Amino acid sequence: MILIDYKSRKPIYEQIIDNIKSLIVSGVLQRDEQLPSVRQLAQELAINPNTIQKAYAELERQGVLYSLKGRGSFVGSSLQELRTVQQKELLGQLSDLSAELCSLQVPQQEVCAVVQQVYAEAKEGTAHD
Amino acid sequence: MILIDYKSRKPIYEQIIDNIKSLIVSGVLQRDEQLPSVRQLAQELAINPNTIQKAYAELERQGVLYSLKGRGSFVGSSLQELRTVQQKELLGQLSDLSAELCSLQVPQQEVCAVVQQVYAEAKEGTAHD
DNA sequence: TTATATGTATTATTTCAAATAGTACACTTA
DNA sequence: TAAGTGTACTATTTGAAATAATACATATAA
Repeated sequence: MILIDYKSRKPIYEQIIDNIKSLIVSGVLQRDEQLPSVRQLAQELAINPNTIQKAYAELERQGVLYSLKGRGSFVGSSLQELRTVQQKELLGQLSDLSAELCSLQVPQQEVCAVVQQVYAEAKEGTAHD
Repeated sequence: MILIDYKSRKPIYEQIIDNIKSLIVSGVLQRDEQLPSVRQLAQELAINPNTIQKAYAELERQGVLYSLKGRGSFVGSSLQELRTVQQKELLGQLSDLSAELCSLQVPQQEVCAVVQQVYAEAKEGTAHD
């Protein structure tokens, strides 16, 4: 469900944040659904509970989940809400990347060709769902 | 010439690497041109010479520069060579980013629209050169 | 009520990469 | 010869991340 790459430059708690967001955006976790407890997830991933707590606290700060003392932690964002946020974030990254490609003299049509190919391959892969 | 962001998550020596590559790709530094010495650049940027040495060593490993003991360090890559390498790297990033955008259900046409806008703005900015 | 689970908070310690500090040596050039 | 190069080496410092160990308030099921 959640995979940690210990060799990554990205801190573990950030990987957990990204991972949980992905699960929500992909529909695996739904609004108000309960998340694994801090201690349980820590045991599953074999990492320190404080690291999970740090990830959950940040997710709560972002409104992606909410926590009830004694009860547990729950998804606080709908698929659509979070997807919109993520989309804007990625489009911002795309804008930066496009500017770099432009300054490196990569033709616009070549950029769009890459995009098109990725989308075509994705469509190919999901054709038989 | 070279700017360091001390708040960045990216290590200083990596920022130096990226910075020098940019200077080559933008034509500021030309093939076989001499780079600032390890000690000189360290003084300019007010950082430790060992950090510069680490950046230079990595750049030499990548073939971007070459060093002659007692002489100095020099640009080892042509603008075209390095530009080609950089282009491939960025196109790889674009591929990854497109896949994410696709999985987030962002329409392909919207992606290309962003690309187009960035290119249009760049053209606008360089129209009066 | 009791026991167990939950979130939350706190302090101390460890770990590790990055950066610094200092020195030394071989080479080139003016 | 003197000053400037690259290069190598060891030691130390720094700071974020992660771990370790408790503690406390709350909720829930037995």
